[in-house]
Amino acid sequence: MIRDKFPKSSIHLLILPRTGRTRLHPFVAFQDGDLLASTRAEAIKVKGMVAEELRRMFGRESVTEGVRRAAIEHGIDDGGVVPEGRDWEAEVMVGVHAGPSMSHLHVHVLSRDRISPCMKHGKHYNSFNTEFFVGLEELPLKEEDVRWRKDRGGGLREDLECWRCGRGFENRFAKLKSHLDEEFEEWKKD
Amino acid sequence: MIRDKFPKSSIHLLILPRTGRTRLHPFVAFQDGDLLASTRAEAIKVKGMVAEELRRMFGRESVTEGVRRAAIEHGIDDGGVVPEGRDWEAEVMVGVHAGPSMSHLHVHVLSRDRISPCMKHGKHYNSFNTEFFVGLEELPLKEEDVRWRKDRGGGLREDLECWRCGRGFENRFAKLKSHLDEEFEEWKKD
DNA sequence: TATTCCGATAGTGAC
DNA sequence: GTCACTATCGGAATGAG
Repeated sequence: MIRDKFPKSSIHLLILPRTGRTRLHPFVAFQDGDLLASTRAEAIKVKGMVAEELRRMFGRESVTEGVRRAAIEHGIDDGGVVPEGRDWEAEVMVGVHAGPSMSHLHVHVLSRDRISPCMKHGKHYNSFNTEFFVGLEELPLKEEDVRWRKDRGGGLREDLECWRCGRGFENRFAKLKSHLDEEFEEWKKD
Repeated sequence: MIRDKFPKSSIHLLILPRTGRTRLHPFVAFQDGDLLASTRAEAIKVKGMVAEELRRMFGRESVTEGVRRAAIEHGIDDGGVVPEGRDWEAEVMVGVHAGPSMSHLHVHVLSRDRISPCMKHGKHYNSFNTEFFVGLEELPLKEEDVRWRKDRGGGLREDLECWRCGRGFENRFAKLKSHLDEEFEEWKKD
């Protein structure tokens, strides 16, 4: 597991599965059930780490975390049940690109926020927010799945759409970018 | 006569004819024979001024001027004939645009060099180096002249071509620009 | 669908 | 094709082992 050198979210890691066949397309490589199983096991761990890191980074601003923290700090007795706090794992994505450029097989593990100075154009954004991004849990792809044919990157030119509120931005990346800054502030408060 | 606020050559003046009908397209305005005649008279004067200014600015670098200057300074007697020196008027263009943007009727008077920090893109260049530029001496246009229909600026997208050596630059304005710098040095030596 | 640099292209708003 | 500003789009070079 390494940090992505050009992160596209506030947390963005890569899992590099230990296998001799790292140059295969991920859809193909993960047809190997053993590799898929071991990578999923690793992904569960990494996802947990990322969730904890998100809690550490943003928990103080989260309303849901605040309820939990208040229960702990003030010893509020609600039948002995301490609220769960925010489900940070739900904010973490794990998956591969339909047309990865790097030669080495890799799985992305990243938060949903898309806040990073390296998120510089629409293709960056769409590569994690369209069908170009395929969750590890969706592999292996069925033979007839259309995403086998997405490796030419056509979908990366789709209109931009905010992952949180669904608002459309056509091709106006700069506008999306500043909108994401606003959404980020709200997202942290969830 | 005023200086063009955004000159596209090392000398670039505008003649603003005194007429009540300054909002007409120049092709139409100069169908008025009197206006055309008086503007041509003015243009002859301005062209002469520009030529003298070019001589002052660049004459010292001109080989042709050098021959004349040598004859004068050294009193070389060539049958009493002093060489003419360079024909700077031949380096001055006088004309209008087929699709002018300014509302006020104006005639451009400028040197051929196209050397100016205000010459910033291909349309600037082509507006003086394609059929989009119509010499004052070509007016009035005959009824069937195709340039009546050039006022939509289509020709401004033509491939760029060096006015001096004819070399083509497709749409690579930056390349043309640095080439013009080189041509400028040679042109001054003529 | 690696980044980065440069430059061409496109829309806007102002004057 | 007025300018100036911003941003989008497009090609070319890049470089580790």
